[in-house]
Amino acid sequence: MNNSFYITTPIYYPSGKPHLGHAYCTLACDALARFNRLEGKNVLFATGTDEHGQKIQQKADELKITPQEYVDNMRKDFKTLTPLMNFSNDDFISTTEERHKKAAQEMWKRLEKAGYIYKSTYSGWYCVSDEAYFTEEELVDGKSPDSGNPVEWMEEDSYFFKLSAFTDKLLEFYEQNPDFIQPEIRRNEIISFVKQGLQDISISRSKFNWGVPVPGDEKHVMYVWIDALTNYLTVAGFPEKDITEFWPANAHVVGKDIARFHCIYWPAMLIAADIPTPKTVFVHGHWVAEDGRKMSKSLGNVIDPYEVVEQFGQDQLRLYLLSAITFGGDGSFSRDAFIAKSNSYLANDLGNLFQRVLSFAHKNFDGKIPALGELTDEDKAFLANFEGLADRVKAQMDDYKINSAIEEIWTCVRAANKYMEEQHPWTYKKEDPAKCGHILRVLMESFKFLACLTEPFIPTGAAKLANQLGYEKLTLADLNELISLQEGKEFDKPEGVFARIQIEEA
RNA sequence: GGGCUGGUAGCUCAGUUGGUUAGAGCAGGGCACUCAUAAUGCCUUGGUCGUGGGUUCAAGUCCCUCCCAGCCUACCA
Repeated sequence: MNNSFYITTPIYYPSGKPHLGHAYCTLACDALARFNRLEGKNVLFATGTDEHGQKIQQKADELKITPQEYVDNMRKDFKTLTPLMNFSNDDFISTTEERHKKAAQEMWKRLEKAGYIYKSTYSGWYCVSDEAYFTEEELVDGKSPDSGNPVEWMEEDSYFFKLSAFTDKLLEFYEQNPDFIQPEIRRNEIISFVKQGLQDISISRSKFNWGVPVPGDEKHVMYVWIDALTNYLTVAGFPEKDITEFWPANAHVVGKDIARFHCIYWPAMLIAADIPTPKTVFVHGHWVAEDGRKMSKSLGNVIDPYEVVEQFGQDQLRLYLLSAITFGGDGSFSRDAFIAKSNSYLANDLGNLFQRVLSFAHKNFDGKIPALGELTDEDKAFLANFEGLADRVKAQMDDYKINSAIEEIWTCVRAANKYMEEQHPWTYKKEDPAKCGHILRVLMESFKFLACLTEPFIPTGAAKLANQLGYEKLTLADLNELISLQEGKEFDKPEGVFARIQIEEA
């Protein structure tokens, strides 16, 4: 079996600053990528920017700079998401890179050779001010539905991809690969859409030139589809290298707004080019504001990830986004719920657990890991929670149930607090220090499971927790031995890892 | 118009192929404890499972009606 795992975010269109939606999508991929690394897999996790197109060219023109200068600048903003959120992406692809131009052109050639590309004319009602085409049905009183400005019938030479040839092939493909589109609701939507029959899509433009040139016809540049979607192959090494190490990708994680392109166009193109299809396109939902409305500047209800991280912390934001909603569904960002979750899960449950045990042990056992006595039935029952934890978390993660995975872990966090309470080691501090130490030691052994398995979700804090136990870095392999700490080994005096968020400010 | 989701305790949600007194977290109330970040543990309040029918020995869990919310219905990622 292949021991690699390849996961991607969409490549983001850098016509504005990155926002919560970008951060969220990459975050979900990051958690999945990190978990697979813990398993010891060879992971490739990629994100990037989609830098071609008329809009970019137009923005650059307005600023009187070249499109390349414009995207070079905008790309920097998107790259700041990685340190902000502590993302672990292995690659950051830009469509203006040379390696990508080669890949996109190779993709084009293969489609052309296979007979799925033809030249014709693209026509429709074009609104000059909107720079967009509309269909007959979309027009309002014969004018642009967006701006109300007049439209004119335009025709332009364009290359087309024979998507229409794939209606039945795709339906069969979905049938044979039930996990290709997740979750179920998106799968249903896509299938019912395809059942209506597919039309060919226009894949080149000649009105602007900021794009990958069409092989053999320099008057045309590729329109978004082939250019953008092929990025996933570029990262895997196409067409230069043997791509089989990471291709087919395990998952493309995308927002529901771009589900169709990934669930229909992309597999059709791959089938046409005789390239294996990715295993899964996972479609996630969107975050709306607390009032249930879309976040927008004019409503003033935008949640800015940069501000949240600065004010409350990176792990806090990560945990909230990953655990507050079912992965795949929509969510509303509630400030109160965010604070409640951060305090309850991080400060009270997990952070305080480590602090109460480790500071107690440090103070009373000379800063050394205390000795373990005979395991009692209670000890065994307690530790049994942790023995199967990695498998339970894995089962949820493999099924893209990120929030359920987190719940599995917190069930054990609560069990540890409960064990501490029931064993009340403080009562043995004087009369029976060995028993006191034994109890703390049992807890410390359980901690390595927690420090390890929380890492995909709250990497910064989890690393600190691991350090407190004396580990540089933990992987699932470190969890094979239930008892593995070294008696007598010194450990640092612990410091609180997750601070409580005070609720004074209104 | 057609299609897809969902409507379960104050809040956010779990509820496998229908089967004992419907669960969790948070919030609320009471108690306990002191190792800890006024943290933790225990107990507890709270639900006619959207509506009205039906199938069944048995339905939150299947079928039908209706109400409510959201989403999809192509080339502006």
